[in-house]
Amino acid sequence: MTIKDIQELLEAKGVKPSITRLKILDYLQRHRSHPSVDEIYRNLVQEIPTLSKTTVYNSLELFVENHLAQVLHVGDNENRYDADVSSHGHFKCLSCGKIYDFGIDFENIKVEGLEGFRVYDKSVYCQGICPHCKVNEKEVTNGKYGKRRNAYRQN
Amino acid sequence: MTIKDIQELLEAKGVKPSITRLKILDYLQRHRSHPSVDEIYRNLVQEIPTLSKTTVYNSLELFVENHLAQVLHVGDNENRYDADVSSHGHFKCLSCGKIYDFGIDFENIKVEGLEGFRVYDKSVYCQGICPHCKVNEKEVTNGKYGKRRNAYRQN
DNA sequence: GTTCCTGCAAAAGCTTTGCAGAAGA
DNA sequence: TCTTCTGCAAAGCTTTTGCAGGAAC
Repeated sequence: MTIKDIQELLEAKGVKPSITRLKILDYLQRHRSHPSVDEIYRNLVQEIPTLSKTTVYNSLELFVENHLAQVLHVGDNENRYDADVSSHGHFKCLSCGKIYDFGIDFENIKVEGLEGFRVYDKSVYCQGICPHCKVNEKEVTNGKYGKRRNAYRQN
Repeated sequence: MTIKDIQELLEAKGVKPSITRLKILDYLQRHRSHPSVDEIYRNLVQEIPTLSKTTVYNSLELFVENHLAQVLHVGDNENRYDADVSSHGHFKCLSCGKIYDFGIDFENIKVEGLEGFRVYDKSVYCQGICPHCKVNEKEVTNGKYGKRRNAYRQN
């Protein structure tokens, strides 16, 4: 996708294509690793020295509102952004932390108890171990588990 | 579920049933509104004046590790907890903010691209408008939308 | 006595807000 | 000029960490 395409995409969604927004959306399009605000900022500030995080926040919020991106809540207390707004699921590897996309047939998910609800969007999120980490497997190195509190051992 | 049941549940999962943990798990069992740490704290501190938020965090973490509760990331930059660890989906109403449970047939969700992955858990999350808010409908009052930035209007 | 639990205070980290200057039409 | 965009600094919140006193066994 060229810069010209990004510009047209922004305009098509009613978002003014400032250079900052162009660059942020371009970054999102090129880096499908579901970057955080901080990652986007750290990379783009090298090219746009006056960039501020506030602007990154503002732009991403605008993108989400206008369906140019979606926000993921993957439980690191940090939002992740994805320029792919089509329906797909996300998988987080508990070992390496990487987030993978996967295809999913949303239409055929059978749901019970949402009668009368207006559903705007559905998302599916999985956790586990990715094939790469399975190979090098020793143990889950994620510091989030077994950190401070120990389970009670009955005797 | 009586306190005695809660105690046995904790012991069965290898978690020492201290009075604090009992009360926190009891609260979670009784309030299926997916409370936040702060909500749990504010309610229980009235009964246990010396309670600290740290302890609430610690206990909930212990519960999650030992499958006594699950943590939800519903995008308020705040963790929510659910004592129902069975497979079910969550729906957030964008108008009132309430989170609803719904049934879902996880086994039959067709997924493509997770071959070779070890999947520990799947979750489904939807957003929209609940029946109650649909009735009183005017507009989505959620302050998160249209807050600070305006979309570009082409002329 | 040893281990585990609890909690205060402080730190850390992400996100939002206020306000003002800059840019664009 | 008027509106919109940008960004610094500060504030707001949730969560984590260090450390120590206390409870349990």
